[in-house]
Amino acid sequence: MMFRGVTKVTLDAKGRLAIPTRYREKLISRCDGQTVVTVDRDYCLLIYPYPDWEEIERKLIRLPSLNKQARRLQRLMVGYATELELDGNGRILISKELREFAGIERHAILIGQGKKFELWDDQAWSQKRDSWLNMDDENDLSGELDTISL
Amino acid sequence: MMFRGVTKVTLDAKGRLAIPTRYREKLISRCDGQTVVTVDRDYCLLIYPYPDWEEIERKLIRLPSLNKQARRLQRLMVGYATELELDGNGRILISKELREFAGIERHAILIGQGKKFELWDDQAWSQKRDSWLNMDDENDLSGELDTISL
DNA sequence: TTTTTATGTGGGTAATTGTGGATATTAATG
DNA sequence: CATTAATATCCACAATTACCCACATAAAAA
Repeated sequence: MMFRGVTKVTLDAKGRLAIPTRYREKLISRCDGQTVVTVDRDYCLLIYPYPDWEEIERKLIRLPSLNKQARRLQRLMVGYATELELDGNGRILISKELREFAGIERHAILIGQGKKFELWDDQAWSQKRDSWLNMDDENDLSGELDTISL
Repeated sequence: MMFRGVTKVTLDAKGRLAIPTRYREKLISRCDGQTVVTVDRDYCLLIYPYPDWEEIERKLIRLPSLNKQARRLQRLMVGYATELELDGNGRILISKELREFAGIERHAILIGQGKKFELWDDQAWSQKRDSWLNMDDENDLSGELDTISL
């Protein structure tokens, strides 16, 4: 079971996000609509089905707490992690703190990424996306990447 | 089984693309008309039979998620990947998000590329094509490329 | 040519989904 | 404890989409 696809979404005045219906059944069967939303280093939000989040959290906690980078990751991801449940209309209410972190006001982009979703402010997304596309990758093609034929 | 050939196609007002009939049987026998459409770095769309896409996706997901370049590829390709099924008239409905990405409005070019198709805005295509033809490649022929005899 | 078949193209309509607001319930504060 | 604010739950309308059908055009056959 994989989440895929890009959807333009709008948050309403209360900060509610309607999950596109094609994902709802999956979310309900997987975790009864229980999700965890947290932040990403790239200033977007991550939306996990609860069980998948638990696994991530376990991995994060297990990291050596003396390592500064690990510490930072823990603080961000565990710190911001918020349990959210789908309401009767298939929406989740994204808190102000999370919205502010990702700079999301009204128009946002929801992106399926396998086990999780990413939620971006729409402007931030198209900017990032174009900067990635225009990047010259030829130099840092490394390891497994250059063996993939698309 | 290989897809080949260039076809001028038109999307209707709703964004539906009629797959040329010579490909339909292949698509139906291979994947019961189930396809996945995603984006390419050159601002065109890629259309895969579902099973062929799954293989690509598996490779993508397995890439290390701390690698920035891998992350970028995942975001773009898995992110935009959209499952689409042929309708009763042999058409697929290309979402607004995908059409906008590739700048496709009405006139497009469908190109068979082995296991997949590419779909270009017709203007973008002829421009790209001509720029490739006029490119002077002699300097950066590298790696396996200079051993191929066409 | 005329007829028949196949394919491409465009809508109409019913059902679904997105969006906003109204009401009820809980929590917070003086 | 009363009053206000914040949150959750529910309902209704608006917009969109999926599905189906009809026509037009082109190709093939008679």
